[in-house]
Amino acid sequence: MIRVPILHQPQLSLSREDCLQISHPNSKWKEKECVSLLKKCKAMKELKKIHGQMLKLELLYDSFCVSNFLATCALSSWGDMDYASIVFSHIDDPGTFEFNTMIRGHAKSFDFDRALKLFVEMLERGISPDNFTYPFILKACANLGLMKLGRKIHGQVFKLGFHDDLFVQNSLMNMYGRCGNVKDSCAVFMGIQQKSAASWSALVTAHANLGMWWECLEIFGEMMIEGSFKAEESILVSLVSACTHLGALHLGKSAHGYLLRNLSSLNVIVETCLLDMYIKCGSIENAVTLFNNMSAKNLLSYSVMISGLAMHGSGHEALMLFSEMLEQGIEPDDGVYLGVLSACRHSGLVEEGLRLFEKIKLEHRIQPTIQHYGCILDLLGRAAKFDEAFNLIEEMPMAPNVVVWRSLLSAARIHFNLEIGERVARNLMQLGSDNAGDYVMMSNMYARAQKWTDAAAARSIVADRGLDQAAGLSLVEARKKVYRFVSQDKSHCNWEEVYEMIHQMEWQLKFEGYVPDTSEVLHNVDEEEKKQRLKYHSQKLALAFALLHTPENTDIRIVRNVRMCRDTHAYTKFISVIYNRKITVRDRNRFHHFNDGTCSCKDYW
DNA sequence: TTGCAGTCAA
Repeated sequence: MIRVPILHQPQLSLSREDCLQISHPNSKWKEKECVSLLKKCKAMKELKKIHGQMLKLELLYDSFCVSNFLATCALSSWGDMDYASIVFSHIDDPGTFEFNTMIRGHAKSFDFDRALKLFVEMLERGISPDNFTYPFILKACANLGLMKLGRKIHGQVFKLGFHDDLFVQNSLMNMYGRCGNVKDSCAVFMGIQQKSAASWSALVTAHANLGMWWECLEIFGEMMIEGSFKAEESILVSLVSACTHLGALHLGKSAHGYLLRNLSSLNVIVETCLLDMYIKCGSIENAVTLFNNMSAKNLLSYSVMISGLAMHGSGHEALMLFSEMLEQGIEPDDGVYLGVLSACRHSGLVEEGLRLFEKIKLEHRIQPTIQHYGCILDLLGRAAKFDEAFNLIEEMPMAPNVVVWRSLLSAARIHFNLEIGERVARNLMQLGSDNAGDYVMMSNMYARAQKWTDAAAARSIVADRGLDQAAGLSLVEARKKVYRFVSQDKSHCNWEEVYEMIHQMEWQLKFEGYVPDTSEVLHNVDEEEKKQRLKYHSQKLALAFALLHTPENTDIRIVRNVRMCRDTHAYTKFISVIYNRKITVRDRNRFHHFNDGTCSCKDYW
């Protein structure tokens, strides 16, 4: 980096005594003048002029003026840390304030290493840190992920008696939280006497970082019960984000209303966050309305909207929006192309997908990532174009991963192509997939082709390696609250009522011709036991609960953490007819809109 | 004369 030379540097070698001798008798007046000039300063150019004037007015050894100068130079948005560093190096006897200023300046410009080095220098020179020093240092630790050091500093904070300072406590919470240590973050939180909005915010962020969305909502609820806080923008954005992950549409809507009532205008980030919430909570209509009314749209807003339309199966609309984005002169990146390709993928637009894939490389000179290849391979597999798919794998600049093979395995299953399935399976096994679902899929394929030995072999891999299917979780919103269900769940206070509902549903389903499909149940148990496990599947419990606790004729929205299995997919189709409800299920990959016995995914997912 | 959290996708 280019170092800005200090003005009239040779003159700085004047000794302190020289300066004191020539010092103006009315120095207090000059100090005031100098500080007021610094306050008005708006650019480095002006600041350098002031530096020159300070020299003329013999203020370069006035510690008050120099400290103010340093703070302006290091902390202003237009400031210059290199210039500040030179000024700092000329201070004979820097104290806590000067060190704090420099550490803060470095932390502000994301140079956390230098911030920490300066802290070490401070300690070596015997200058005591104060309660202002620690927040910056802890911020540096948080950003560098240095929890061990952070913990040491926590000890130092205790020794020096700053552990009661609210800012230090919040910074400690944030440090632990950012380092993924929720437990210690909570421990600090519990010890805070007078919690501030930032304390709550740090607690939410700590949980959000680990994807503990459910806990985020609970914390927000507790914060509201304490009552002394007005929810502010940043914490509401975290709340909206938690709603997005949990599919809590009503709560998300309330947050949107709250934001509109309490802020004069919403910025692009907040609006994009809300946009994502509406999309992921299944309300594409609300998302479209919000998007059309956004005051400003950036690459990310378009990107979110395009992949949103893709997830909901509106491929053509997504591509139209992409053209609009290009017309607006917004340069696409690899992320937005991922949305565009997944739009083709979810809607089966093979030709369009291949054309756009070429465009990425040629027109925009973007190097496709493995995810882009994954989209195209899925698209080809779905269209049973297996030769093209294998050719593309050959051409890929990177080795295919399990995700790529898995999508082809799924395609082989759909087209009942055992030869392709076996070929893909060999590759998956070679990569040592630890996904139980892969082996179930393989085993089912072998079983279908009556290759019993191979079918058993695939299953025994699961047992030998101790793999298990991810614990299925279903979330459903009713009565403005989110309810969570796991398989065989009896943790809810009115679980008996839900189980009773399941019996009723089952009876009607049988009448309509539903037969449980146990082929994707992994457990090594007999058929009856498998049926029993399917019966109280988390999604079925959530459906029963929603049917009981939401008004008739309203839509039901469910969020899943794993891909939907075939049995629940068929089950939900039947339920949509029998109870005349529109049911939206968000699984790991996409949305399924069930209505009148059919699903928007057209049974490919 | 100084401080904490601070946001949107795969």
